[in-house]
Amino acid sequence: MYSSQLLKGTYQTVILKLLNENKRMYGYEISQRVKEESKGEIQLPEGSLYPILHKMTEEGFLKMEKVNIGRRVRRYYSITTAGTSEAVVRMEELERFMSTMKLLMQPNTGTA
Amino acid sequence: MYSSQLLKGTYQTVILKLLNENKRMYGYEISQRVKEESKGEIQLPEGSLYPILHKMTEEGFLKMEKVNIGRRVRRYYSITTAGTSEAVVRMEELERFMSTMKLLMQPNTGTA
DNA sequence: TGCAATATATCGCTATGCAATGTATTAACA
DNA sequence: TGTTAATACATTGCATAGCGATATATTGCA
Repeated sequence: MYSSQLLKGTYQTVILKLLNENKRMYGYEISQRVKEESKGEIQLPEGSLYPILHKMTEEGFLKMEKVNIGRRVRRYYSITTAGTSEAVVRMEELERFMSTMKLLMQPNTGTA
Repeated sequence: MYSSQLLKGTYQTVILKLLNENKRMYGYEISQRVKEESKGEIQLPEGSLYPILHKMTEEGFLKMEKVNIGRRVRRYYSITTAGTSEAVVRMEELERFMSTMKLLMQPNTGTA
């Protein structure tokens, strides 16, 4: 796991990306997928995950529907039209950001 | 410029990296270098820069010396032994982080 | 029965960034 | 000479984001 400060601002992008590629997912499922796809490097804690899902739903990027699974109510999230646009913007921004950071991290002794 | 949330946690790494490669630099110089090397994409605001320099000096990663330039007192920062170790750790962490994010950002429809 | 996994939720604390604002020196230029 | 811009450092106070801790309930399995 990373010093966590690095993750800031990436969670929303990751979630939007996942929901952009999957019809619907529920919170726990998202956290498991992130863990899986990141090979255990990123574990989205509940204290972060659920507030983000609520917030992005409020903002209109996601929509939620309750589905009864046995006696349990599962909350499925899916992406909205606005969410799809946002996903694209965020992913592009993240790519650009990573290019810039790569540039900055290049060894550079005495070039100036 | 990026949504700023992405930058969180990277400033310290960037500063440590610069000071690891240069004997000494002063605040303004650092901000200009970051702007230059990032091709204008990252502009370290003073409100972020100076508090970070002070903090990292307190923590023992940097040391500061005042130098008189004409009537002006310039504050030069250089990296300590602890700072060099920290720089390595931080840079490695950033690299790992970027690999993981790259992995997560790969298109992935219906693989599962 | 009891434990682990599944599933969601919230409170309160911490870390970080940064706009705004202030001060002072130095250089350029009209 | 007066003014503007660049250089150089600093601090206050607000906003954002993450997340550990904690709580609750269901489900599956040994």
